[in-house]
Amino acid sequence: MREPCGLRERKKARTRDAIVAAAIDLFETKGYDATTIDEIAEAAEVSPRTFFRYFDSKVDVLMGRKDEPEGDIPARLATRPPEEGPIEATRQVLHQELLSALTEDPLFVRQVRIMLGTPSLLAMAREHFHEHLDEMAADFATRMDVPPDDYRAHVVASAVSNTLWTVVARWVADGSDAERLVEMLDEAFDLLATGFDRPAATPAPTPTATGSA
Amino acid sequence: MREPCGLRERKKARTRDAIVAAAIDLFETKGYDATTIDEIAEAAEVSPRTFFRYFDSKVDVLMGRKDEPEGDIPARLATRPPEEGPIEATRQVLHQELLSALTEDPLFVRQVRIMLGTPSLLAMAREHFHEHLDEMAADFATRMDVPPDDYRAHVVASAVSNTLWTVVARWVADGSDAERLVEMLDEAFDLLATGFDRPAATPAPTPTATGSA
DNA sequence: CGAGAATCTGTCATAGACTGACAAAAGTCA
DNA sequence: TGACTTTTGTCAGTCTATGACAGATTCTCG
Repeated sequence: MREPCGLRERKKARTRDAIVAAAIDLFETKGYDATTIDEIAEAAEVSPRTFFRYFDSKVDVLMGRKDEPEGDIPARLATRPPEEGPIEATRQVLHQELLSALTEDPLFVRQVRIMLGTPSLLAMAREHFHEHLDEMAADFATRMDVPPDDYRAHVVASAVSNTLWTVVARWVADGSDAERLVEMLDEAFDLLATGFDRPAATPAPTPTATGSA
Repeated sequence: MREPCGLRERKKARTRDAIVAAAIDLFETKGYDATTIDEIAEAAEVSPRTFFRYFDSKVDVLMGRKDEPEGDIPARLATRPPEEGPIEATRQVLHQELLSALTEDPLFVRQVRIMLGTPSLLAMAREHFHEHLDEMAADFATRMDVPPDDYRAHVVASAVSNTLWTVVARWVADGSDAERLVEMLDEAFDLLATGFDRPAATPAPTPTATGSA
């Protein structure tokens, strides 16, 4: 599958890699905002116009990678037994192999680190994680026994997606190891599964203390 | 409170209002992306340079309003009894008066409608709802009995914030009335409070397949 | 009222992101 | 080698956004 047969193909792949490498390097040394496309192009030894033939925009160098593991989540969800709740199914999918793929990707952590250090990128990063929200919501709807397009399925899907991003962001910021990521994700998903208001949830506000912890 | 004493103040307010009105009108008629700042400036009868003296960017005309009700949430949370769980406390805050303020603002629905129709704005809209996340998380941490900066408090806060946005977006898209918004929000918050992996109502957390490896 | 300070505005010039058009260069194939 | 396709660079242009300067307006105080 990774067989760029012709000379042309190989050259294209090399150019693309050169642009990404040059961009990430520059982003890390002088910051994302302070890095211009002209500089990236010069460092990659292509013309600025060529940059836009490979990427639609500057953020695409960071977030436009097609090989990212999160994209598989909806497809993998379909393989889980329908009796599993949305949270448990997602947890199992992540455990299967996505988490390891994430932590083993050497570029991933560098990307997230750049995003965390660039306010203007945070919104887009979050949205990036939300890309397959509709597919996830469709899967969740059946697990929750609600109509296919019910807004509650969307609520759950966006909460799950958001949790994933929040946890990963914190994990990268902390610089913890792979085991810790699994641990944090499990704890967070436990919260999602069992609810945020441990004692209450009753219409009559019976403020039982938080003592259940 | 709304006393623009000096002539200068009033003129500034008028200019600002003119820019917002012209922008919203243009966004609705020809779309956000297709509307240039030059056009907004011309319609508002100011120079393009002046536009940037009132707003930092084009999106600021839509999302940079300082009088938006959501900003009060963290402050209002502080007034809720600490025994209330994060979800119940937020629900009460919203019920108090924020929801009515939201539905009664004539510009709000138009703004959200423009955002929903402009993909490039969706990410920013979401982020806009996330603006006071850290404050919310700090409040939630005490209610959850975890350290002040625990990532789990952030997970809950972002889930709540995200739920609010998801529900409001769906509500605007559906064109429902104010009662329906309260109803949807209550249902969604019930989900958050009791957990996502509960098919019907299982108070005792019976970990279905949590026999994880 | 009038002078001076502070503020607001328009014009000009500029940087950076991004796009279309066209021609030169390189790869492909007969 | 020569026709054909793809990739690339150059050029010109639009749009967003910002800094600098000068003129006009408003405010303040004597």
